[in-house]
Amino acid sequence: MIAQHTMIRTRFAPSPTGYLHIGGARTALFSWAFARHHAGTFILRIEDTDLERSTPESVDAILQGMSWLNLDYDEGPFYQMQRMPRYKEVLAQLLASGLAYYCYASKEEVETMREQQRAAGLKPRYDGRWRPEPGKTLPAIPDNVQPVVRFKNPVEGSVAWRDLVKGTIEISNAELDDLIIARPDGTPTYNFCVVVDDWDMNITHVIRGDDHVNNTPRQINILKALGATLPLYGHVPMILGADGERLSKRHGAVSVMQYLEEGFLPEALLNYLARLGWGHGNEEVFDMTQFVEWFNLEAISRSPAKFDPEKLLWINQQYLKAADNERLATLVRPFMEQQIGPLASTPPLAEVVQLLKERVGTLVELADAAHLFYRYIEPAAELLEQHLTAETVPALQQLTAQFAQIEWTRESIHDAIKAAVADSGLKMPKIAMPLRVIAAGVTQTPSIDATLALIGQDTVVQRLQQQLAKAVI
RNA sequence: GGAAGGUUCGUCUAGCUGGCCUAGGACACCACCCUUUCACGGUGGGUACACGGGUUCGAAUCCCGUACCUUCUACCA
Repeated sequence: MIAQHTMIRTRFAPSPTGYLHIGGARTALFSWAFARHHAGTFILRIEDTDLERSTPESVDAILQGMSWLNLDYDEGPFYQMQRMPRYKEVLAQLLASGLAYYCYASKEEVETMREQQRAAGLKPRYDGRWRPEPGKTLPAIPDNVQPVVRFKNPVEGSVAWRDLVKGTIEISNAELDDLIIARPDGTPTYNFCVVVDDWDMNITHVIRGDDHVNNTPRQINILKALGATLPLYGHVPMILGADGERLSKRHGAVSVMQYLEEGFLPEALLNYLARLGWGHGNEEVFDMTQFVEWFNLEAISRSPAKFDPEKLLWINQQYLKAADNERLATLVRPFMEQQIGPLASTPPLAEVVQLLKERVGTLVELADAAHLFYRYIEPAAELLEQHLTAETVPALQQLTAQFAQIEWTRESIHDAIKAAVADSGLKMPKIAMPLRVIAAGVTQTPSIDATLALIGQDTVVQRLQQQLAKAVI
């Protein structure tokens, strides 16, 4: 139990080396939900100390992703590059107190050392050649070598913590070596920045991917050396692709924003992500308010989950069906206009959406299905040939005459078609299919009366007259 | 190679303080129903406790071993 008087503070700390991906988004979601559940504070921190790979574009992409998903943060974004003076201050402190030391071994030297260890079947680790010990003589400091700074990790014992997701984890200090906390140019490395940040920002719960499990004992050791209060840790398993390997570009969409482009609703993605590796009884479809209420770290699965695009699609469909027509119209419009240009004002897009939203899985599909209401799809010759026959054309001609006269509502269209069916003695599909083909250009539409009603009386009658006149029987 | 974690239907999972489990739900799949096409919806169906030992009257649930999976093993984060 967490003492309730302690204000809970969590953070999401991505490195800006690309878009916000699915795995990161889920970690962010869990961290966010935990903070919200406890009425705590959620912090966004950009870990941009890798100058080689960090880009401003990636920062924007991450911010955009968070915003689209509605994962709001209370503090930040903080940028590690802006906290350099603070890191250097702590670094100097560690150096001065003998808890860290300079290492003059070159990159190449360390690499050959590791090679030898590997060849000998040993675990590759820094051998401590520059680590000061009482009574030990250090090598002569070479000229022209800028040293790195290494943390003096404890040699004996082990580090253990009660992981909020995985239970107690214990790692022997023998597994850890003296990690580099500052590069030759003086810039601090990841594990050090994280420690200083989590400490300074009073993070109470570190919720992150379980690829960080092995960093945790190192960070705990540094935190202890600094005399800091330790946060609690919870490591959530990775998301795997269908083939069981870590989710990557090969598996299709991994960028959160790509789901926006593919016509997914943010709440659907969130719902899916929440269910991936976490469950609350048999609940499948729930909103974020509900999720926040239910969320707990203990229920997170300890094993990695595979990403299933099919189920995401299904959830998206559930949200589409339930979504407000006007909102959906606003969301789907750009998809349509990108394809067919500005939309006419009739039929009202919201009404078209109302008719179609239960039949599609994404906004892209919705847009595709809605196109026929705004531009004529010329029926293919084979379709006309197939559906305009000696037995159907007379009935259709009569129906067209009816259509020209009736009040243009779904009900009266329905009645007129029913009458045509009765008069001609034909089966309903014999009438309905040619109507679809002529009026919509396709064989798959919602119920024919509703479809015709939205296409409009003049348009429908005109198309019928035109095609029936051309029909060769 | 070493370390850490994991292993319930094809997938996500419920269950894991042992008996209510001849293992539940959802996606996907198949069949049927509905039907004005395609969908939606409804009903039904098949498929899972990795393997081997133990503890116990009784194990998916506890213990041990084996196999397999994932992650980490950077002057990346």
